[in-house]
This record gives sequence, structure tokens and C-alpha cells, in this order.
Amino acid sequence: MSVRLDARILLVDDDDRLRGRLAVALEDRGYRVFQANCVTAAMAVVPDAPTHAVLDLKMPGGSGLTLIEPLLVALPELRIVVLTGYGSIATTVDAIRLGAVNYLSKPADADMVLAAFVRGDDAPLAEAPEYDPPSLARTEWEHIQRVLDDCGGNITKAAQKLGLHRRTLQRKLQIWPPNR
Amino acid sequence: MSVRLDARILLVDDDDRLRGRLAVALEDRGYRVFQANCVTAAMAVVPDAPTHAVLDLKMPGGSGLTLIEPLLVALPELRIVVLTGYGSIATTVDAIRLGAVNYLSKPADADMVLAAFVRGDDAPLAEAPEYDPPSLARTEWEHIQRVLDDCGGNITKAAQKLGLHRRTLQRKLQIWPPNR
DNA sequence: ACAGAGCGCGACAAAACGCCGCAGCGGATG
DNA sequence: CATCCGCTGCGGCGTTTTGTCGCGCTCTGT
Repeated sequence: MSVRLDARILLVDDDDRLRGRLAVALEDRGYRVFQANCVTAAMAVVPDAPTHAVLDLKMPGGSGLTLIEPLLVALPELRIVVLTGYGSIATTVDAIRLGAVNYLSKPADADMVLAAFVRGDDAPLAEAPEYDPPSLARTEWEHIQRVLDDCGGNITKAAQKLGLHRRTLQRKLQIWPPNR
Repeated sequence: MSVRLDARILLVDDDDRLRGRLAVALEDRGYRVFQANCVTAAMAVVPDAPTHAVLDLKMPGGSGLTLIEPLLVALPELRIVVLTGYGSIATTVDAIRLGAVNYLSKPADADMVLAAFVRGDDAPLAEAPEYDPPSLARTEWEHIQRVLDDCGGNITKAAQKLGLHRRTLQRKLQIWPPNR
């Protein structure tokens, strides 16, 4: 199952570059895309009747969580996916309870976004315990990727947010890309 | 806001020790507690009309996720919290969509469980995502704690699941406990 | 009583890390 | 245009952390 081609997708993210990249990728796949960089701009797109929406959580004008309810009131059929820098259980709970169909952590490409919409479409799987604890190296890698993305690829900032030396982050990134 | 004292709490977990500890702690606080160690045993408690439930995800007889729907059909007012070894965004999404009110990662004590029920009671917060990226050391520590708990405190098993040496885990645990 | 599994810990080499400095490279700023 | 500023990539070096052995101890079960 996949997202139907006549879907109209609304992207809400204050990061112009990331949002732009995602928009292009989705348009390349044949979808109609609307963009907004803040909460108010997002509500202004309502008349265009989007069928799907990607909401960033961390925006200057307010969290994407606050958008979910009004959007669903205006467009009850809207399928919302929440996108955030580093996934947290707490915000996941809030997002889903508010009516989002899925939750993604950055970095997320177009295919991941579309897959997230789909998972919301079909019946809940309600299983797949997939219980192998992720290795320490794996969680470290994922967290580094998230923070790096959150810093817009700025290694220096990411390093200090992660609490390690710039040189060390540099070396980790140099050694690890093979796993990706 | 807190859980009312006449609540009847159902605990479903195959780990007898953990479940037992939680049961005692909840009973000490004055709550009526029912226990079950598998899916079928849990359904057998339905006639006792529990008002709240804590479901473990990883059980031999099947995932706690599969319990959510039938439990809610039988007891529509039931407030369900899902408890799991290491929190995953994917299972959180499934759990909440299936009707759970919250999601917890082990180790979780009685107060955390009760708080989780409450968060399900009041209106969704939908704000304050507290956006400070957790340091690498912090996420490492939390993940280690989860896996360690999942291995029942067995350092040897936890070490190999984490992909590092037993001696190394031992040293990390020796240096860090102050943070806990 | 004995085998098996874990734990705690010492020792030493290998690997990773913190830290300094230097050169190159765009983007502002005057 | 010259200049400053912040970021990157990289080499080197001393320090810290890991990996890997091995030993003795305790606990559990048949």
C-alpha cells in the first residue's frame, strides 16, 4: 500500500533547506506540495485542502503539536505525521493522542515520510516486538545523527551539544559512515 | 491530580519479581492490585473489573499490544499504560493508537506508573518540548540502564547485548552510579 | 560436594579521546 | 577589495578508556 498520487502534502518546518529538500523530493514523486515555515502560515494553507501533512515539532512560533488539533478540526481526513529532531517517548504519546498517524525522527527522507503515512493507513500491526536490544554503538550513532541534523550539519555545535570534542566527533563520523 | 484510591489495578508482566515489587508498592499506597503473568491470565481478570492496567510488551505468550484491544472492548473505561524494556518510538505509536493512555520504559517504580496514569487523565499538554539535546553520555547511560534491567541485572548478558566487554560495562557502572 | 555461571578486580597492550595548532575556505563587514 | 570570523579537515602527542587475559570468590542446582 502506498500514498495515492493525488495526495496534497503540507510541509511545516522552519528549516527552509530541509523543508525545501523534502518538498523537491516529494514533488519528484509526483505529489502536490504546500509549504509553511510557521504555525500561522500552516493554517493559511487549509483552504488548499491538503490530504497529508508533515509537522515539525520545534518551531519558533510554537510547537507542531499545537497545530494537530486545529488542523484536524478543519480537515478531519488529514493524515498527519510529526517530525522532530530527536524522538522522545513523551512527545510521541502526545502527538499520537492528539491525532497524528505517525512520528518520525530526523533525518528523514521522502521515502520515510511516505512510509510513515502508509503505516497510518493500514490496520495497526499490533505486534513486531522485534526484541533485540540495539547495540550501544548503534544508539550512539543514531543519536549523533539526530543532533548533527538538528545543528544543521554544523560539526562544531553538534560536538559541544553532545558533550564531546570536535576532533572526536570528526573521527567518529569519519570511521562510521560505512554503517549507513 | 492523582489516581483515585478505589482504583483496581491490573499488572501484566512475565517477570515475577518486577511485577511482585510493583504490586507491593501499589498495595502499600492503598490500591487493589490484580496480577497476571501472561496474556490469557490477564483476560481472566476481566470479571474483576479493573480500572487501570499496566501491560508489559515482551511476554512469552504474546505482546502486551495484542491485549490492549480486547481489554478495551471488555472494559471501555480501562486506563492502560504500556511498560517495556527499552522504549521505541514505533511501539509507542502502536500502543497509543490502540488506545493506551501512556507508555513507560523500565525501570519504572510505582510512582512513575501512577504518574503515567494521571498524564492520561488530564488534558494533553501539547507544549514545552524542552528542547535541549541530551548529551551522548546521558543517552548512553539510559540505554545501558534499560538493557541491564532487561537482562535482569545480569552484567555479562547485558554487556554482550550492548556490544561491549563485560569488564568495560563493569567499569562504566562503577564510575557512574552517583548519577542515579 | 562439585560443576557451572556470574561477579569483582588486577595488569598490560591497543585503541580512542582530549587538546593544541595550522592551513584552507566561504560569508559577512568595513 | 581587504579583512575578520567561524567552520572544516588533519597531524601529532600525552592521557584516558577499552579489550583481553586470568584469578579467586559466591551462589545455585543436581
